[in-house]
Amino acid sequence: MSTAKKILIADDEPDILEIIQFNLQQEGYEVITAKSGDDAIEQAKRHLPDLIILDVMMPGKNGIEVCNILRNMPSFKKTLIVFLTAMSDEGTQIQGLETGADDYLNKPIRPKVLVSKINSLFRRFEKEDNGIITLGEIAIDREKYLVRHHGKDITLARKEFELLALLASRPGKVFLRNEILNQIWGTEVIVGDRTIDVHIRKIRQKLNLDCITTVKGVGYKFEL
Amino acid sequence: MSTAKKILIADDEPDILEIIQFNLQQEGYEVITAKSGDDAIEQAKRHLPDLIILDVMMPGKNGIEVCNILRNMPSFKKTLIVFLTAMSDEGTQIQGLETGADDYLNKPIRPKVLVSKINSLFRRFEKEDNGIITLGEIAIDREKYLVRHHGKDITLARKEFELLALLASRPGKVFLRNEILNQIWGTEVIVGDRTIDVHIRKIRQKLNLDCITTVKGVGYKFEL
DNA sequence: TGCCTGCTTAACAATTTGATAATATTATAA
DNA sequence: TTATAATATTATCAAATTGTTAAGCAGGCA
Repeated sequence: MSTAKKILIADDEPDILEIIQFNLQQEGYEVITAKSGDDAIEQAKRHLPDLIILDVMMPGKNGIEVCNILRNMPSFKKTLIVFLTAMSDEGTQIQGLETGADDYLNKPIRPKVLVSKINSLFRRFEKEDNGIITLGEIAIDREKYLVRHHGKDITLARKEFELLALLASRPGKVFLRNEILNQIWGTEVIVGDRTIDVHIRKIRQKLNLDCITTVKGVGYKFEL
Repeated sequence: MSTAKKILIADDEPDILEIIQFNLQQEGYEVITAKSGDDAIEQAKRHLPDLIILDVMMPGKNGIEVCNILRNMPSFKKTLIVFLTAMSDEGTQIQGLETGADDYLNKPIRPKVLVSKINSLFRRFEKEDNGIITLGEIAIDREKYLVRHHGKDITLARKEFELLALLASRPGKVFLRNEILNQIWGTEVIVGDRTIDVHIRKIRQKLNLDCITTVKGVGYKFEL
């Protein structure tokens, strides 16, 4: 059961489509493409992507029009929308943001920039909503220090909570044991090998749910 | 609804100013803009806005300085102040909370998030209209320094009252011990480790009600 | 001054947490 | 299949954190 984020790209230039698609797939995203504005709306409705990249200049409906249409549908109120624009036109930027776009990408596209911008948008998005991460029946509220599962509040100890929050911050991503140690214990502190396991166990026990998967020889990942 | 709420926005980037202005005006707010820290202070004095959005990074006086200056003027003791920060620097967040900001907005700005955050800030403070916070059977009157529980008036000492009022201002939110120290004692004063505990105990005792929860290793939160 | 009140602190008790050791279990490659 | 490495489980203990109580101290006030 993969939790990879879905990204829809709409552009009429096949080359650009391919470049973006390739780079995002490398990052582990699931990519859907569309060749026109109407196609984009079609695909969006079908796949309900997490993020949509819209070229502003497209035959038929342009990106801004597509954005307007989508934003008026309840399913896409919270979807991240990013515009692709030529460097030149400044005016469009503002117009686009007014329409409810979340960010811009300028042509020509630099793959590294593209990828890091997309990644950071997702990161921000996850933190938002008042710091609540919601995944299926589980909600992790950083501010209230609370994990809710099926409407029931579950109290985790500090380390347990931090560990769960870390894993849940990127569902599907495998966290290496070292990575976990650095993030939660810091580089100074050194703890034994079995420490992580024990915390993982406690989380599993308290949540009473198999949402943390062991990847033997590598680490752990969170997924529903 | 008598008159529209006034919001002052200070940022040196015209684009951002315009985006925010547009979105807030759409929501029916009256918007004033300022292009620098000094300008912000100027406009604030003239228009006495209900809420001020300050970019942290500005030429001349930065947002934190402006906040400090305003907070020291009686007219702006109760004004809502929100910082705009680049998502990178976490350190500034903490510094900002110490200065007396009411919330944060992260760049890049997502208009929907901006608007809903502003709305919810106003909602939160309308609840404490007349300076009274009401939560279930508990009413906290900021002006009279009075707490009423089940119709009975309870007298809390100043520090106890401030502590309760702080926690109750955001039910459910966990306040870190440091956060509490900064909000109630300020950054200058340093008090011992057990001071907070003792006050918490007295509140619990006087209210005779389990509404303050300890989150070990983290802080305290208020909930019914 | 002497009393009261509120705030802080010290000292100790109570509690919770997190790390580890010891052991069992599982997955994987030979 | 078996040997082996990696992880799961469990119990235990030290350390960290908080709760409680009482005492000290400063300021306000009659």
